[in-house]
Amino acid sequence: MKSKRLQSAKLRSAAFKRTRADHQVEISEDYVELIAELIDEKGEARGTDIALRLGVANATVVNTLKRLQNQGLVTQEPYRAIFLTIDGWKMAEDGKRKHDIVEKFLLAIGVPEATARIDSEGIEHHVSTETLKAMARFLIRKPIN
Amino acid sequence: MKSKRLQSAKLRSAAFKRTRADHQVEISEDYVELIAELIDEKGEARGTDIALRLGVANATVVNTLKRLQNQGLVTQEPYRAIFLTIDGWKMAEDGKRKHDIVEKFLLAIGVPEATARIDSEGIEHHVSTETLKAMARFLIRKPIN
DNA sequence: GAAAATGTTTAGCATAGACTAAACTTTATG
DNA sequence: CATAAAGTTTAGTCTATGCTAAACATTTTC
Repeated sequence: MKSKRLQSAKLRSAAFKRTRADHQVEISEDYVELIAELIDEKGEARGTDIALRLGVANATVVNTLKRLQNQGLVTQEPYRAIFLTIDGWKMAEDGKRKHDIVEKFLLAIGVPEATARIDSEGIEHHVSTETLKAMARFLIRKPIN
Repeated sequence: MKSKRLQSAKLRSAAFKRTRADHQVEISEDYVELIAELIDEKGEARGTDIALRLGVANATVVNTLKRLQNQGLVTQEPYRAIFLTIDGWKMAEDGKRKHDIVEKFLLAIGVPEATARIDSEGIEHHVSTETLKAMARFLIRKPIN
């Protein structure tokens, strides 16, 4: 019991650090996934659409896109549409894959559809590869449809 | 298919807003849970211990505790130990309950112990009551030990 | 093709969380 | 009990994200 406590204490610091650092990664992932969706749906991603869908101001989108550009996830020219780099596409696809597995998994264990969609958005960013694998295994054994 | 897309677009804005707002709530919950643990373990919670376990500077703890005090979650006197208010205890217990269910659930679907502990820290803050219920139901049907 | 509408960017500001360094208070030790 | 060690707080700074208002660019419309 005591050793588990100590171990838990050690892990907590790491987990908390991850919480803080992950927040930016989460936002990057959300933006990149949305940009990929917009390109899919409309053929291009514009700042206004991002602002609209994310419920933030245009200026915020401009700021965040600058960061994403510095991180090598998107490319853009002034007053032009936004494109994803190879890395950006990778991140978007990875996110979508995670998202799909988590959402299907939640549905499979009996979470209502609307809730599954909302919760999977939040959980998506916090599941490790191992947990994702476990969820995928579960889905194979007990497929949803 | 298209209606699902539209629905998803509408939900996204809400989910994203939640992501931003939740980040502060997450930190509050992490602090409050840790304070409860420290009181349990050592009889009292001191700033240094919080800083140490969370891996942040003392000054950060002071700042955050001010916010928690304004939110009515903790009480403190200068140079004295930190106490939780009724609301603080409620939040701590709620968090622990969530955490336990999520962790046990991850173990039950085959996630390795260390990973379950880490992932449950992250996921804990993003599961709705409904998802938690679904996890609890699953555990009842298929208990861990 | 000029004026209006739409979209994008810049500028300036606010808040939260983090940090270091220095000051101050409490506790422990010789 | 005075001084050293440990713990706590304050002050000042940084970065990230958000906002509004205003300037600027592009597109549409008449």
